Amino acid sequence: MPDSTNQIAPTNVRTRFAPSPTGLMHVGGVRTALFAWLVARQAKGQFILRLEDTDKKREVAGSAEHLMNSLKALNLNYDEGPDIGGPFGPYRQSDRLDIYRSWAQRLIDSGRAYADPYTADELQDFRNQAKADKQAFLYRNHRPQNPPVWDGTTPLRFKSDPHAYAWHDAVMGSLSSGPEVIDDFILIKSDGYPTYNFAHIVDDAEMKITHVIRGQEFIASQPNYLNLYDALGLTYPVFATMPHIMGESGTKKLGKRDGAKDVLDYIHDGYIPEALINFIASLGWNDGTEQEVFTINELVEKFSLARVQRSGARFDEQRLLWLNGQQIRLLNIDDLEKRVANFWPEVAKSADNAYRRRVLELAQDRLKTLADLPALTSYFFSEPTVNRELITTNKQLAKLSSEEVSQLLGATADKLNTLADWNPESIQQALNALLDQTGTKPGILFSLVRIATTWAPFSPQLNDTLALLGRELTLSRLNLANQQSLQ
RNA sequence: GGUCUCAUCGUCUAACGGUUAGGACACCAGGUUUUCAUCCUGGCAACUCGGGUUCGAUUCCCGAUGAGAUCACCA
Repeated sequence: MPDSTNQIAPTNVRTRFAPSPTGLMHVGGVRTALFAWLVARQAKGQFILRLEDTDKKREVAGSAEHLMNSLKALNLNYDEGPDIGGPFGPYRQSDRLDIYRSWAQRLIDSGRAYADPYTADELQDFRNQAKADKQAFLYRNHRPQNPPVWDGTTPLRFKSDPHAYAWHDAVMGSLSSGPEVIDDFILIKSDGYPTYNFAHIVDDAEMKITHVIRGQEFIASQPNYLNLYDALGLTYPVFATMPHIMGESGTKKLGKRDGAKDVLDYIHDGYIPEALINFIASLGWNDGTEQEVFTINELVEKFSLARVQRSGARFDEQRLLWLNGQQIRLLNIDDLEKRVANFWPEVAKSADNAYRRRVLELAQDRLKTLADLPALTSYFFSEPTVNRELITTNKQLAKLSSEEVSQLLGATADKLNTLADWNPESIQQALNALLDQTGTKPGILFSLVRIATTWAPFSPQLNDTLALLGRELTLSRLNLANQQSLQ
């Protein structure tokens, strides 16, 4: 059994992401792109984007742009691609028809390709017959004796040379198959466009791709590809097969039908690229340590195809949310400030920059997504709506009578009013003193003060919040809450 | 149905013949003389089953079961 001994150790690593523009980019596609990108960046090689738009019927307008925007939004920058060109272009398969034609001609000349003489109906009859005989359908069993000269109006088929293959896959390990899976597949369709099966091999060779990283759906076709590599006298690239990412139900390959959001949706919802990438990378990969949170650079440094999981993994949105919070906390404040530009609540847009920045510093620890910003900060910029349910449904505060609430708020206002300095330390001291003075538990007093000054379900540390809010606003809100508590 | 692949807590995973089977998310309970969705501590929770090989199997082999992929003029 031939092994993949003609597989070479690549010197200049070149990987590609080769999607077909037939829909939105979702996490499954992102992972394939990410891993190819990581392999290229780790080896200081090139990452190439190639659009496989050979099926004009299924093509969706705008999806090529969406694909490119998604990669850019995730900072998976490519070195060569349809919009930026490169030394091996064009990078759109529909612009490369002449190239496929000339490679096809080589196969015709060497007797390894022939015109398909059958009609669709005839072909269907062969299939039906095979099914009736309980046998797998193989086109090569019907290979015509004297095929007509190929004139480009009928499909061009590969004349296969079936035999068993064993090959190595960087993720899956040793793989093998028998000759029965190898068949005379179509190289060029009757519309003149090449099939994926043909075009990707031609392009990978022309573009000097060293690592073919793709989804599990291609593993069954791999022996056919090997047969074509052999017929073309090509050396094999490194193959790496990624298992699928499953939807939440865990039973199906993740797709649009599972309500899978595309990447740009996640970005719009306040997820940051670092989190998305960390999450997707760790969905089926780990470095063998107990590290969970990785920076992009750490990923580039530590990634290895050999450690990619061989079985499919489910998409767990809660883990992504957690990771997003972790990654947000890792950002320095200048960086965070740029990223939240479009997430500020309306009332914050006209606020003083320095003040807004200090609000952001406080909020950073609590953000799980950037979209949480308004809920977490709007009371810094405008008077919050009083919502007494926050008090009456609070399990600590519910026990207090309205008189007690009023007394506590009044005492707090009086105490804070006497402060000479208005800063987090002095405020904390004052509040602590107030605990002794009123004989109140921290959980009650601080909850009450927090709610009365923010009317938000959650907020940053109390003393920091009040310090930033300022004496005037703090006191006016305490007084307002006090009045309302007695109504 | 044929072919290929996979199989550890609910989920993502570590382990590469000997471990109280580790970590993380989620969940639960405490803590941080300051609330909370941050942070800290603790708890719950897994080797699909049956045969081998071995002094010893989650780990190696075989089988069963389950799951996924694929059998297009789609990629």
